Amino acid sequence: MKDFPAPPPGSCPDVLHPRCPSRQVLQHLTSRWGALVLVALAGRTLRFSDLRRALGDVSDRMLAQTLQGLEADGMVRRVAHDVVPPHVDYSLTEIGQEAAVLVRGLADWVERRLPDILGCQR
Amino acid sequence: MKDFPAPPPGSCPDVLHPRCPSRQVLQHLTSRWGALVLVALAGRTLRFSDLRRALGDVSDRMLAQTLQGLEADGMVRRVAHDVVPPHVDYSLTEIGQEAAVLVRGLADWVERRLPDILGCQR
DNA sequence: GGAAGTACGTACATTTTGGTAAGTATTCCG
DNA sequence: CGGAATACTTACCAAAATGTACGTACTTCC
Repeated sequence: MKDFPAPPPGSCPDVLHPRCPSRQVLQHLTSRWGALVLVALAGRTLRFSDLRRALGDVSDRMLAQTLQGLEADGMVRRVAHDVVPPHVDYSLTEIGQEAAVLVRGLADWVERRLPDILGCQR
Repeated sequence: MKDFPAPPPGSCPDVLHPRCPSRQVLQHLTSRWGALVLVALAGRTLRFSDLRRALGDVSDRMLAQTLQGLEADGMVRRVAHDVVPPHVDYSLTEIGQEAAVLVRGLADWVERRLPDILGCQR
């Protein structure tokens, strides 16, 4: 890997710059499960197992990992009720909702345009 | 992996359904290099090597693979001039431009909100 | 009583993604 | 003349993503 100069402090965020933190954040939001979690969580609160069922084919392990990543980025809020059996609620933060709107927008567009896209595919 | 029933023909596209083709298309658009290619190519035509430089740290191999994927999805147009040394131009199709607008929107939002996001990160 | 559900963590296996190096035919530049 | 640039491809290897299986400490339902 070529070594890129770190962006000078105070420079504008730019996803096209290899070392810009915005690139990593974008990757979290657009990661395989990250994007789907945002879509699934848009406008509602779900507990862990509901979320797993909503996504359909995600494994426990990946869902937990993805949620922790999004929580670390401040996109997802985790509320654990201290009971047995466990009960944990996941919802979007303020920022997470903003992101979710855009991701949903992309997902909606894909769904809407799917016939045309499939028609163009080679 | 659990086996999911294929979506009944005629059902609405739904990215949350594991077997829906829209999910794969979304993944192509949001893949690590796919999203960045759309951003880089938005509103302009670039040749292979310019694109590589625009992304900064992508390898020849991945860039070629990503471009072929996006071309197969009908997002990218490839125009090869038959000369030596090779000269190939890449640009977005009609559909690709629509996608790029949304991906750019997400990227722009991340760049704009980056300070807040970094401030929230744990 | 026995089975299933809950929200994970951990160890291990597999799959996917990504990088590196080399090769190509030719032109341009110093 | 020697070296760099061009747009890939292929073979090979490393790293990252993802899945599977198991364990947990209880509760609820049949």
